[in-house]
Amino acid sequence: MSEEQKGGDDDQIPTITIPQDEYEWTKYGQKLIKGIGNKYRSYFRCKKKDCGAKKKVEWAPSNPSTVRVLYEGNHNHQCARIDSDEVDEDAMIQANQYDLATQIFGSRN
DNA sequence: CGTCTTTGACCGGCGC
DNA sequence: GCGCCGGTCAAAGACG
Repeated sequence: MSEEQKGGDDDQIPTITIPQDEYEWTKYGQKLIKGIGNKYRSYFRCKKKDCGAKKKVEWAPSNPSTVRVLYEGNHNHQCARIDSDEVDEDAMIQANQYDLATQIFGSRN
């Protein structure tokens, strides 16, 4: 029931909804990995130049709602807080662990 | 105009 | 030795 997921004739994978975090990411690749049950894996990299942090997102073609986010490396700068306030930095600052996100996020459409 | 995103192709490493 | 997979880069197109 999403604007993209129009129950029509295409069963392709539209722009999957990815849970945003406090950092900025740039998608630099997407591949279908069958080594893990035929899943889609997206590769994100920190926008910052001195930031060697990387992010990998994988989801099942049939379960675009179940997105597995893998954070790799650590940021060299402070969080790029995309929102305004909120967000417990104490618990979010740790960008070095894999997180299992299961929420829909209407990103850019 | 600038910026960002997407896709394809290429390469390296590893396994058998 | 060869094949396969994963991972990254580049370019083009589209949009604000």
